[in-house]
Amino acid sequence: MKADERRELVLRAATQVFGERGYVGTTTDAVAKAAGVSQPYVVRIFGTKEALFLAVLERALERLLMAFRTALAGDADAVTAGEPGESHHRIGAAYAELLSDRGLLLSLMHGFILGSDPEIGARARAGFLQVYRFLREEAGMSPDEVHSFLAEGMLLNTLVGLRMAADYDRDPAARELLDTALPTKLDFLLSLEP
Amino acid sequence: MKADERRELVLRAATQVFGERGYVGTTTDAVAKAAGVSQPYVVRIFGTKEALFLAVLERALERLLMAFRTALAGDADAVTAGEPGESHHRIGAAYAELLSDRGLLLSLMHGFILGSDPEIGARARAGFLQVYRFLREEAGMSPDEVHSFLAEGMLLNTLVGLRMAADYDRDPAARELLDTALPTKLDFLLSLEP
DNA sequence: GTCTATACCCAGATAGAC
DNA sequence: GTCTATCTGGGTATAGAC
Repeated sequence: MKADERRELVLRAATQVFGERGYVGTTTDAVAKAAGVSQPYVVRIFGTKEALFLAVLERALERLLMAFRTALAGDADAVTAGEPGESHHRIGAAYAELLSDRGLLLSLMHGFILGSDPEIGARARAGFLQVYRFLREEAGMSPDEVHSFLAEGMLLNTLVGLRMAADYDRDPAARELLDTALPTKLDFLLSLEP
Repeated sequence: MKADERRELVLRAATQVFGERGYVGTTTDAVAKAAGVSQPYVVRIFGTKEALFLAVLERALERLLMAFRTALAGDADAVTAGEPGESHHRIGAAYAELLSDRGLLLSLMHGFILGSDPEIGARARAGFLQVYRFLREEAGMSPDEVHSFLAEGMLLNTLVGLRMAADYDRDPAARELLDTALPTKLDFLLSLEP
């Protein structure tokens, strides 16, 4: 297998593991096992564990923005065709779609709360602002709309991180909360639980 | 010094460090140094690092609910006195107040995204639902109101975790975002940055 | 391009003195 | 109650073979 393919393979595996256990909690060995390669080889490809995590963040942000752009483009088509959908509905749906890659959003989330780390924090802040600017400038949302959208997103991320769906039919409060927060996409989210 | 005082002292220090570096990223030695005691003594008091973190979560949730209850009580007084304030405004203000203890909210946040951990995840979910029930039952919010309140809270936590305020006067997007998300309390938040 | 073997360090926990 | 000294495990990174 070529270097680029292996790299992408490892990045995919790393995204899952980092999302599950966080930056520090993840061992390069766990990533290696998930990718089916040896631990030293993971290090060899990326240099250090930190560089690997930064690459994961990079890729996650690319994918996030890509998904939003696609949703936005589909929206333009819909508008042209005289259909009702508005930008932020489409983009919101795109975000819900991303929940399927739990590792992607959770890896980002783990990066977000490590703001005091010199390298990771800097990249995480820049990434968050990149998303902010996209929503403001390309998606044309107002500051208040972006604010609500991001708040909604952070709650969804947190609920996914909490594995709240595991309590869906064990606790009425969990059920009510999830029903309110995820009017659609709920059955899908529940299907992710073990 | 008595055991209880030391315990509280260490818990306070631990809350700060866990909030900064997360559960796995925190060493018991860093906590010990922050508390001014020896590393083995920290372990001695709580048994294990995990037990220490669980105690930090416990204490953080207690304080959070305490702050909400106090706000709610003040609200009842205000209502009696014929003043305008509504429950969720007061409670929202109480939450903003809590931002002063960055470690408290961030330790909770770190717990929230470790939902897959058997012990920590279980406690974090239970704690989150405890807050949910308080807002529904004691504060009398509707499901939608709780949902919005929690979304807002998760965004604030994330912005604090990101140290977004550090970019306030370096990046117009950061400024706009913080101005929107924190109409009040902003100067205070900024004063926390190094 | 990928592995095995291993060096080295660091962190959590224990033993035991004061 | 609190410390110093230390054992032990596990994790990143390197060396070097194939």
